[in-house]
Amino acid sequence: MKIPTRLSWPTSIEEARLIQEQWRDRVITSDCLPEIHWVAGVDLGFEDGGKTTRAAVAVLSFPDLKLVETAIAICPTIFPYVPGFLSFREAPPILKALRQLTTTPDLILCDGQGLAHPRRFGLACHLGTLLNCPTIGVAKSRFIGTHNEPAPKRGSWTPLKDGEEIIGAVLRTRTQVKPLYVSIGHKIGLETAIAYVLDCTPQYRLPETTRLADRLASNRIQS
DNA sequence: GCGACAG
DNA sequence: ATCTTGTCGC
Repeated sequence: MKIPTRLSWPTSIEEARLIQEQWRDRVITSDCLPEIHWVAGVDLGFEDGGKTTRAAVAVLSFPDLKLVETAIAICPTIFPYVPGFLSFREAPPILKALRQLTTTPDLILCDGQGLAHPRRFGLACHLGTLLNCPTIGVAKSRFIGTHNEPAPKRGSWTPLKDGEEIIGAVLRTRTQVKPLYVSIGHKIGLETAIAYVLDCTPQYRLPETTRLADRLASNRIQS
């Protein structure tokens, strides 16, 4: 996987917005995936009251979901959390962690939105286009859009819409449990994305990839 | 003007 | 995201 090194990173929200508007057209919203053997989950944790960012990646085999490799990167936090601009805070540490991998993931599940974003360029889209790798946005809560409640059974989903446009899916990954917000990141269609999220979520509300990365990012190694 | 707002 | 214990419900 080619991971960009010399990216010009914005220092203001205004610059960041221009980059989103300039890059949004590069997002590929249909299936353009290889055979999937390795699936990665990425997540962040913060230390020192937010001054330090800890990025973690977990690579699992697919479809058996066995842990294959992990990587962690620690860096000073460079960008504040501003709704709509999450990727400018999270992408640099994630790229640094990905650089340490020996394995090349075929698909990355991101902790946040993809197309379900005000300018259709959430974290998953940004990472996917930077890496030229298929990505899916898997968020634990709604950011934008409206939807009906999906049926209580695992696998049920309803469209997440912004006006008449379908920007994602509200997916029940566990029966009777609060659903997840799934959206296209890059090089994958929504229905395919939903199928992979379900395949990666055999037991808990969150995908195994996310759970593993989350644990590493927050420095909790056991359980 | 007011409320909402991924992590 | 993070600060934090026990507790209610399936």
